[in-house]
Amino acid sequence: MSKKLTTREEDYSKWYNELVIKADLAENSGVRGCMVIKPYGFAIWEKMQAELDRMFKETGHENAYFPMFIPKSYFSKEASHVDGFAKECAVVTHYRLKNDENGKVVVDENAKLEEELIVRPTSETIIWDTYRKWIESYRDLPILVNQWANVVRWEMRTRLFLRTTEFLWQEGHTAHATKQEAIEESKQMQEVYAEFAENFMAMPVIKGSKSESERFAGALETYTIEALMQDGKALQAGTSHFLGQNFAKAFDVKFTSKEGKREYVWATSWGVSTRLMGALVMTHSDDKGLVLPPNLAPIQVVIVPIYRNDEHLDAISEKVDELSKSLKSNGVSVKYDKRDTHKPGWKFAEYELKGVPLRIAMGPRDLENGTLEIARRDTSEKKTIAIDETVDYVVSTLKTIQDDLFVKALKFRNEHITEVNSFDEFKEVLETKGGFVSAHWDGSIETEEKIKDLTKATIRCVPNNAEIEQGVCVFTGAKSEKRVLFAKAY
RNA sequence: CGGGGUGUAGCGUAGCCCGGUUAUCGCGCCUCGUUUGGGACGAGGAGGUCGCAAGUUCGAAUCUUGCCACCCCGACCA
Repeated sequence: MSKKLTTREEDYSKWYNELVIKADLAENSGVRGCMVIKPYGFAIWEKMQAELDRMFKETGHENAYFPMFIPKSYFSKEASHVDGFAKECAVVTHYRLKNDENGKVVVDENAKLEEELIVRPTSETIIWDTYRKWIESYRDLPILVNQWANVVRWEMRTRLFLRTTEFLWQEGHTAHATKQEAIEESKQMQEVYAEFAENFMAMPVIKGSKSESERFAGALETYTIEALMQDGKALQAGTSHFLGQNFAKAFDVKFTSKEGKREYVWATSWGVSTRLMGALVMTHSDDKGLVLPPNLAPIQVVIVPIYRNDEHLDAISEKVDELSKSLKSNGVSVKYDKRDTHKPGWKFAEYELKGVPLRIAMGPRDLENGTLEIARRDTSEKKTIAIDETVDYVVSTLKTIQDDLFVKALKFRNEHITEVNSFDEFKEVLETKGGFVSAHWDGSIETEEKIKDLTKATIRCVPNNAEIEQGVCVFTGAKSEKRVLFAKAY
């Protein structure tokens, strides 16, 4: 039983509050849409980082770090890129403050920068300016670099997790000698993201390509993974761009080929952000709070003692310490919560809110019987098992939960992909059922735009696995060979 | 930047139309006691520039004006 989510932030607060709070910077500054990630929330991000980082390295990438400040002039070099980001940039104009005659802190007008600095909304420009200096020969290629960083985009409207003014992400920027190699790299990273989403987040995604109007500013092709939230809205969960030679030309990055010719480098960029945490929450959580997949849960098993006096507690703790040790040696993260400031019932509710996959309770009754009670967060199923079976049970059940969460989300997702063949049907499905609508489209930006105006639905992607099928555009009746996926999106 | 709305304790709120004791209630917090297998109960207690400023008035959370901030809907976007 999962709660029907809406678009209103307050409806998410029950889940989000465990992970994140809105930064209260607004008092005088007008800064909005920043978030403080709490330790428990950040622990999830760290787990995501660790897995992604491992996958990046397995595919041959290395990490590096580039400056947060980008000189304004860099932005004028790639026209479509600046069009895409110019309206949402934070600009640094001064480098010093001073006290005025009233003792108030003000900007020192004498400390004005010659050239303004842009707080990176993404790092293509500064990275390509650097790559120019790194690349001379085909022997210097490919460059396969990733950066973990924060970026700032001054969006007109923000939404916690999904679109905050500042957010954490990783951005990969690669340089290649051939077009083919760059395309393969961007497709490969789409696969990496999809694998991560499905295997670790237990979140099914559709792999596809963006339509021209949804493409990244400066890209020739944008590969995306699209997920579906429980409220029937789609969420772009990760993107990988084939940038062609646009940035190489803009930043004059050339190499000498084997044949001795000077050629422009081929580029890709790809990224996922803290938005994934929002996706994780909105995919699995229910009325009782978060539901975290075991592979990303900071605490996989919580143990709650039930006791009337110190003797009980000592006896329980002795058993628990032993159990924790063997769980940990099997790679399970365990928390033993023996605080006496909260009652067991309170703790049960607390860890359900936090989405801990398994909860063990051990009380006097169990001490006598050599048992314990174990409860699954995702199904609420409770069982009494023998203490010496526990490690096996936990290890196998964590796997089961991980799989079950994926299967459940996949079922929901698949039930919310609806094929339609008329525009009436199209509107009807969007309004009543939500989810993805699979429909023929004539391939024109105008049609896409009109459909968006009429229904608020956008083309999420042209699925990679879309079959060739003769049909007519659901809106204009013009010929079409492929169905594309439309949805209302975040 | 357009259209709507809101601002009272850490959080959520009543009171405002129709000005009048010490600003209401719940959660949370502190103390003591009884409790502890699903968010305990009782008693006591702390906590407030009623968004800010000016005005009207004997008297303003309440009326007037100005300002500020935030939220929702739209345009923009990962």
